[in-house]
Amino acid sequence: MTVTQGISMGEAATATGLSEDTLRYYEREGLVGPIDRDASGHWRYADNDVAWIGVVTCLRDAGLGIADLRRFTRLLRADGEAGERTEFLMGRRDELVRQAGALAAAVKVLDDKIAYYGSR
Amino acid sequence: MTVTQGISMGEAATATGLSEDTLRYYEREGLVGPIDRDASGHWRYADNDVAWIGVVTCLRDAGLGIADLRRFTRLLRADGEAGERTEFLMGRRDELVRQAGALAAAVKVLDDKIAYYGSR
DNA sequence: GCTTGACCTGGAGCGCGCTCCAGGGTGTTT
DNA sequence: AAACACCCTGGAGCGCGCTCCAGGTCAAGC
Repeated sequence: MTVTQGISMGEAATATGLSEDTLRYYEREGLVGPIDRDASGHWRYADNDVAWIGVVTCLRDAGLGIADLRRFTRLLRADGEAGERTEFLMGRRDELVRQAGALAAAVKVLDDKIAYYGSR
Repeated sequence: MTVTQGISMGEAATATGLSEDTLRYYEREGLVGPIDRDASGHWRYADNDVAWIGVVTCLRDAGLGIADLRRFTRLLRADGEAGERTEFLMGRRDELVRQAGALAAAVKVLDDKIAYYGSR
């Protein structure tokens, strides 16, 4: 019997909802920590790798770019300097809140148009 | 004296905050209604053109794509069929609300990280 | 008449975030 | 041993939303 831990590429793709190509891309780009390999060079995703990918995709869905996500990963995993980390996190947070404002404004525009056309 | 109405390209760029290239691109792509030209082929933006561009940039800032914006313009300016128009507007609205949810989730993630690191 | 400057057109180029593919290896099944 | 499924690497390609550029026109100022 083989003693492998974690899940395979295909299983990780299913678990995260990402494509295998995207998972590979994310590792190349440093968005996920270094992931274990088995004897033949295949990836083995541990539970916390999968969890981390969940965090990353959540932030990505909110519009963060690859460079931001890479920095996020570096600062939180490799334990960067605390000041830089907090500053970065708060900066991104502010940006998202700003984005939420833009979103609300757009919803209002659509609501206005809907109301305008709806009342005729 | 020349009798021109509206504002020039450069003035429109200043007024809207977009580059001249972007304004030209938006017209090519049909995101703004057809805009008047003067005798020598230069654009003359009327007040409502500028206002419309404001609406378009608002929606764009919320993440709508060019194809959506084109359709939006077509449906609202060229008076498309009412059913299609309302359906489209509501569909986009729903999507933006969904986006707002993703944004809120991401803000929560960042808040959690900030709290975690802040308390050490 | 000549320069200057704002503007025009058509088309190429770019950064992002994937996505696809060729060519090859490994490990289980039959 | 042959077939198959699964995975690997490196690199090219793609759609989007601009952005830049060459080459030219037109109106005003000197």
